[in-house]
Amino acid sequence: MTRAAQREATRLALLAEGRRRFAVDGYQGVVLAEVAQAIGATKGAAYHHFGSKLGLFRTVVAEVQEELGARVAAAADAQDEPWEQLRAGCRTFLASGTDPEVRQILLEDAPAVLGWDEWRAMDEASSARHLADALSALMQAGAITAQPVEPLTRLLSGAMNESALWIARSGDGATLEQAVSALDLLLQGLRSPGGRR
Amino acid sequence: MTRAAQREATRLALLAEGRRRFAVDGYQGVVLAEVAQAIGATKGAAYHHFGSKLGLFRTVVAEVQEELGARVAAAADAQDEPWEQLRAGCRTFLASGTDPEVRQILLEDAPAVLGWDEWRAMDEASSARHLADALSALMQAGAITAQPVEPLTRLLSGAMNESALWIARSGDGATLEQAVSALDLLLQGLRSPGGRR
DNA sequence: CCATTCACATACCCCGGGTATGCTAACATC
DNA sequence: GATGTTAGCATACCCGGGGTATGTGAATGG
Repeated sequence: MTRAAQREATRLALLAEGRRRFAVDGYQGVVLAEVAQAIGATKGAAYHHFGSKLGLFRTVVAEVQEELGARVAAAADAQDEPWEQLRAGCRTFLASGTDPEVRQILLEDAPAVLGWDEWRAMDEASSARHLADALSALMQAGAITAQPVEPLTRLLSGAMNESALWIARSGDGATLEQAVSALDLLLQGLRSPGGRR
Repeated sequence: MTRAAQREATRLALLAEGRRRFAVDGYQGVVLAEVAQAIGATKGAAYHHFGSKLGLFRTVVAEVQEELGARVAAAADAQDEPWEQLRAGCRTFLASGTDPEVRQILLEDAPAVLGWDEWRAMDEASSARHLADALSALMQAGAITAQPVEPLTRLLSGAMNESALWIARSGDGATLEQAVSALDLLLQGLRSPGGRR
């Protein structure tokens, strides 16, 4: 195997194993040497590729974050109406809290480990961006009351992050429906008085 | 000084110093030996009183949590109408994110350090409880649509936690008003069609 | 075919949470 | 008021694990 290919293989293996362990054991519970050993390498490889434990975690977070954003966007795009796109995206996000990777890595550890600022920047680059876009589109269309997008985005983003954790915890399927319908009510408050729909 | 008094004095000094440092340096940044040294004691005292670093943090969290809950409840009680009580409580909570102790200890570290389950239990015992009570009262009065209280509570609790961090970060005073008015809109969605007000 | 570099492995440092044990002054008991 | 006892720490130590400095051998390139 060529050297560049070997490098990439090791990198991907570390990433995959790290992702698995971060999801199961949480950031603090993961020990770098074991991650490396599990793929037949040592700490040296990990530090060579990612610089630090936090560096590996950061990369894992970006990966999971991006995948989640794509899933949410796909669910939204499957709908025609902007309002239904927003609802579908929210539902998908709420449901994905049951995914251990999303739950542990994104919702539990990421904000505290990366710090709120960096976490928010990464979140904005993926899922929160779709939310802000959807809200902007609805305002543009006159469907919801015109207002600053950012505070509203943060309110809804926080609401869904927390709810996703709540849903995931009580593995019940009914909780998802309850959260969705409660969120629906809240969203009704945004509807502009003269708006269509 | 009597022994019991000395014990309590040391305990309170550790608590106060720990609280100060947790707020400034974050949980990971605090080293227990330094906390003890700052009050003229050693690690031994800290472990004698709190059992572990996490034990001290847990106690600090409970303290800050309780104070915040009291502040929110006081702001709510200053209002007459149930709806205004809810709004006043929410506003006070959002504004208190600028308090470094609330921000760093409660909003950033507590969920990740204590784990979501324990954090939620503590949150429910203080601030989230007031929120749930206010919502229940409004439903009872027919002011908002009857529905399960818990999912709604978690949505709003999460929304406000996240927004409080957002407000605290961009120290701007205008952001608080933006968040409050956005939250107001969302709450409008809860109003029962036939309800008073 | 030789020099270089790159992708790691190995060995080591050291901070900091946790623990086991020692010490002393306060309390109880007679 | 002497004496055992305990409670409230201090001291000394352990050790896991993140980080680093250095070694090494195999692929690259000239």
